[in-house]
This record gives sequence, C-alpha cells and structure tokens, in this order.
Amino acid sequence: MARIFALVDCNSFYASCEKVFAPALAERPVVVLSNNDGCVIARSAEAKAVGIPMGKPAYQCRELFQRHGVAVFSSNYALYGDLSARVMKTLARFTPSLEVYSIDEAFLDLTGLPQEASSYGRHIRETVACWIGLPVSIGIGPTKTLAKVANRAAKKDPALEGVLDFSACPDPDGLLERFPVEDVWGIGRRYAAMLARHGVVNARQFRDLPRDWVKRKMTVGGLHTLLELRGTPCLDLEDVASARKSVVASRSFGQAVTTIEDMREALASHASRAAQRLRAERLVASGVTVWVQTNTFIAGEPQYTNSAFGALPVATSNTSAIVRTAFKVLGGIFRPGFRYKKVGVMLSGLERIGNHQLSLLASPQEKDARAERLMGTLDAINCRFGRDVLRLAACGTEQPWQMKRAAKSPSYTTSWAELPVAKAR
DNA sequence: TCTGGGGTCCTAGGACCC
DNA sequence: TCTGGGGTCCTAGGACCC
Repeated sequence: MARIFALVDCNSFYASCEKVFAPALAERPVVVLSNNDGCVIARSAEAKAVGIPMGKPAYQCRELFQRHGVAVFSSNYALYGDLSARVMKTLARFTPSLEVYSIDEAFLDLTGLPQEASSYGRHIRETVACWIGLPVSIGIGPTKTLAKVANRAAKKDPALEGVLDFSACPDPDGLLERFPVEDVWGIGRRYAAMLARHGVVNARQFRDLPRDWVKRKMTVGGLHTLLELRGTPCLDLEDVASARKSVVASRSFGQAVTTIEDMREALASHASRAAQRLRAERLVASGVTVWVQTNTFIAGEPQYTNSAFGALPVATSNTSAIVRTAFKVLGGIFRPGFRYKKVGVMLSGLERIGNHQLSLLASPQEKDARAERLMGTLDAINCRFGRDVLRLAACGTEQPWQMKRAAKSPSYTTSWAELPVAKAR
C-alpha cells in the first residue's frame, strides 16, 4: 500500500509558547533568546514581519526591539518541554504510529487513512489549537521528505490555512521549482553551495539529477533525499526511540572564567545534569570527555581550546564517580592564564543499566546499591522541590559563571510556585 | 560589554592482523 | 629484498538535523 506521511510542526514554537500564557502579547512581536541571552532563536510572525533575523546576536537587535515594542524572553526550556509533551500526547490520538522528531515536530503515519488526508489534517490542526493553544502547520506526502516540503509550503502560503497534501497538489513540479534546494531536508549549506556551482538551485532540478552523480557527490544520504523527492520512501517512521549514544552538557559562562576552581564548579554542575539524564533513561556510561574553550569572538585575546577523554573504572550513572573522573580529565587540559568561555562534558559508551560489563575490580555490591539509592533519593527530591535544590557541594553556591537569563517567563506548568493566576469577576 | 546547545551518520585513512 | 589481498577496528573530519 502506498505510504502516507504527515509532518506536524508548531509555528514559531518557543515564541508561541510564551504567547499561550500572555494573551496580551497576541498581536505583538515576540522573540526568544538562546541560553545566556545570546542570539535570537525564535520569532513570532509579527517579529519576522518587522525584520528581526534568526540567529542574530541580541545586542545587535536592541534598537529594533525598542522601535517595534518587541517582547523579549530568555529561553524557558521547562515550559517548552512541557507544552511539547502535551502536543505530542494530543497528536498520538490521531495515528497508530507517531515519531517525535524534535521538540516541536512529529511525523505521523497516515497510511491506509479511510478519509481524505487534508481534511484529516485540518481536524488535527484545530484540535491542537483548541486543546493546547498552539498553532501548527501540517504537510502530507508519500515520503517524509515530501511531507517536509509540503509542510514548509503550508506555512508560507496563508491561503492553504496551514495544511497541504503534496499528492493532492495540482502542480507538484511547479511547487518543487519554487522550492530552494537548500530548504530541502538533508541538504545543508555546504551541499547547497556545491549544487549551486553546478547550476542546481531548486528542488525540481535536484530531483532530476542522475542518481549515481548524487551518490558520488553526496553519499547515500544525498541519494535517499533524491529518491524521496521522487516519491520513493527510503526513510521509515522511527516510532521506537533509537538507543542514545551520548549525553552532552555544556554552557557558555555568563562571565569569563579564569580559575580552575570556578571551572570545576561549572564542570561539576554540567556533569551532574548529564548524569541525571543518564539515570532518567536507565543508562550507564563508560567514558567521560571534557573540553574547555576560550572566547573566539574576541580578537587579539590569547585563545586556547582542548579536550580529553577519561575512562570510568566501572560503567556508571553515579554523579560523584562521573564528577571525579571529569575533574581528573580537566586537570590534564586546564591551562592558567586564559579567559575561558565554556566548559563541556560528554558521556559516552552508553548501555542499558544491568547490561553492562562488571569490572573485575568492582566494589562490593553493597556499596553500589547504597550509591544507587542515594542517587535515586537525590533525583526524587529534585523532582519534587525543583531542579538543583539538592546538588553536590562541588557545584558551588555563588556560581559567578552561571549563564544570564534576564527575562525568563515563569515555569507556568512545571512549578507550583509559578502557576499562572486567573481572576474571575 | 554582549555571539546557543545537543545530537546523528557517513567516509577516509591508519593501525593492525592473517 | 620483494611483497598481495582481505579483514576489522578506531579516529578524525565533514556533513546534516532541530
């Protein structure tokens, strides 16, 4: 049976989340900034209309913000993550098979749908708007790549009212011709530049290239994209999440860090977050990579970046064990005399808990069990009373390196203390 | 002054083995 | 001294995604 895929994607997701709880902002331009209040990472339709570019450093936009009365928010991932989960739960009602592709996108398998696909899409769209208060766009097609194409077209053309079925499109070739090749899923900046040198600038031209040329120039990934544009599915729905291979935690500092003491505090705090994510997914890690980095944007300042790997004696998700190894690795790469911008940690060699190889030198089981209970208690307390209420002393108390979040909205849906208040008259 | 964070996959090439 | 073919594993780098 011919496949039918739908891609549902929330419009200006982070900015829309902020609007859900601030109805006064409904018609106003809204932007959300990256961590550390660095760059613009989300813009409402109104903010796009006044010409605020994506990815632009916030300090270069101050004037635009003022002139147009833009509401500016620091990113609030607790809020976005929670609204995302609600959207996904809603979408799951509409399909036997759902792939959560990112925080604001999901693929739905609509193969065998008894009714017309675009009216089903409109029904999904209205339901999400009504239940969650978020606007979505829906693209439908015989492959995931064409569903992506349709989705973007649906978003761009207001006449489509947020839903487009590629298969029902009267002029598919024309649609692909108007579609810039760099906007095709799987074709990034580098490949787009290479293709432009060969005179290929739109999706139709790309679709009609010879397949072995594409395979040679862009490997199998590029070939899959080509075939998918021709309507041959190469990518299936991944409805069971594939096993994660690594966990990364890193942040830029709010202000430059120069001492190893501050560096260790920040590293301990990132490593704690990474270890907690490991435990939440019932995983253990066998290796720790640490990297440090100065601020490459400051010309004329001495630059240094380095990274190193350390094996954990036993695969573990225990925060203290991971922090201990991370400190050892940091000791090997930290050089005094630099103004550091960032420290990061990556946990690798992940395995399901219980599956992992026990070391011959492993400590007695009793000790392991106690450490495990301690971590369980720590997670439970932080879950109940708020993230980081309980943390390792090594994370410090002053934390001068903490990132800036000057304009964060309340955690409306994930913190008792910050619930929105409604008044009735 | 101020420039995000977290992932995956593919390939080429080197080391090493028989 | 010459010297083939085949395999595995690891790493680095490049490309992509949101």
